[in-house]
Amino acid sequence: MSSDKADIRNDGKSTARGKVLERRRRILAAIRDAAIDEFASKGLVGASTQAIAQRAGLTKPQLHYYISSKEELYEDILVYILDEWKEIFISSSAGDTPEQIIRAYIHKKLEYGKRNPKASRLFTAEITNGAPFLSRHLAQYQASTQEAVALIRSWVDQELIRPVDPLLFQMHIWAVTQHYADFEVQIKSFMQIGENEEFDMDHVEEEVVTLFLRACGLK
Amino acid sequence: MSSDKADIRNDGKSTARGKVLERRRRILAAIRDAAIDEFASKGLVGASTQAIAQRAGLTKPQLHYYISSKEELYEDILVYILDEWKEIFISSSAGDTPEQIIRAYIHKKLEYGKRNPKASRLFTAEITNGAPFLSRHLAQYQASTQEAVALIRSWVDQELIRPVDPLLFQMHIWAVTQHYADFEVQIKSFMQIGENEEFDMDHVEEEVVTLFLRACGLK
DNA sequence: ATGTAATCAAACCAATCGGTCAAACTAATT
DNA sequence: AATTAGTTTGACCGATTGGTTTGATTACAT
Repeated sequence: MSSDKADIRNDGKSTARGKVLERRRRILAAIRDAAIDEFASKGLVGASTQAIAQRAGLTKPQLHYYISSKEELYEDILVYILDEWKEIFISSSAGDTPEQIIRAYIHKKLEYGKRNPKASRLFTAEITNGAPFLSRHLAQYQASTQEAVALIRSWVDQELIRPVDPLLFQMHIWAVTQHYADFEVQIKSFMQIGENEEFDMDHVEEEVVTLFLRACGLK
Repeated sequence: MSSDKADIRNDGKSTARGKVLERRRRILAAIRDAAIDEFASKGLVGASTQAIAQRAGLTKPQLHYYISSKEELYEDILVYILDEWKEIFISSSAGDTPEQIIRAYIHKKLEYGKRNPKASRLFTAEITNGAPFLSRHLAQYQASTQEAVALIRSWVDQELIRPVDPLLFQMHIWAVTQHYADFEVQIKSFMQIGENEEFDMDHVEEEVVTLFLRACGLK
């Protein structure tokens, strides 16, 4: 595996140095992917560095050459996920009308959960455990949240939508969309869908959109 | 501790036998409570029988005298929680009108989450991990689910509410209410509420009720 | 070719894990 | 008082954990 010598863009440094850095970058990415898998399915305590190393195609001492400790790797990954999420918030850049913005938010959130179920569940696990590692970083969240709150409040003030509690409204969308990423097993059980079948995500999205549009009088 | 000799209802057996059984019952309950705490905060793999024993006021060999293995204890607890939940489903016994029934369901679900946050999170953790231990028991769920689906569908057919997908509608209520039990940390961060402050649960309940009543045209 | 710095792996460490066992202890029955 | 059944304990087991060490190996610049 990985014996292909893909050509590497020279990033200003010498080609040799570039190769070294590129290699290091790839290894760190492999470690991150492996760790997300392992942490998501076993939890922080249950995950073993041995298993993470193996998944990443490394030996244990080799892994510890690149990371300093299991806890630090765990926290790094959580922050990495949190960073990705800051771009999915309700924001006026997603369209002009409240309906467009709400539709876009729901779509982006469902899309992320579908594409990154492991990361999604890892985040949920950390939060339900009281966010012992993430609590320090959650403050970053608040900026995006407050922005969204202000936006929704302005809709209410302009009477573009029926009155809702902006914070809770946003949180409820978050809850429902997150649910589809985290509770796949329960959902399939509810829907009586087999292990390898998929449920109709387009229908789900339309139903979720309808729920929240009706809730603010847009449908 | 526990040196109080509480009088025990004679359950048909001799008083001595009754005391022995009562004692055993108390110990098993203590183990269950301790295990819910430990499993909820550390997960199945992370939890140690040592710690469970200590929380229950027992030694480790003493704990193993009452239970057979960690895994079995874990599964027993999950089934115990699942049993409690089967009574919280949407059901026509909760009132006459759709509005009354929906209000009652939301109220019961929020109430349970508030009173049993640990159990609630333990269930969520198991489900997000793919329900390796609970999947066999999830079938019991389906009966209650199908009952609720039939009820909601009848509302739609009678044109008592606007058309909704009965299964998804029910699941969305589940998702939002469950969210308040599981994501307390995130919610408090969103709301900028301190560690020991509480958020206004009455306001939350009213907002959740409004969300779903509007969604089916009842408000 | 040679020296140097980065990278790797076998063996190893103390600590903890779930679980067991035989011996001791307690309490009800005879 | 003697017997018995039920309960508790300290010591212990093999397995696994996160992490280290030491010495070999590699890749690069000169």
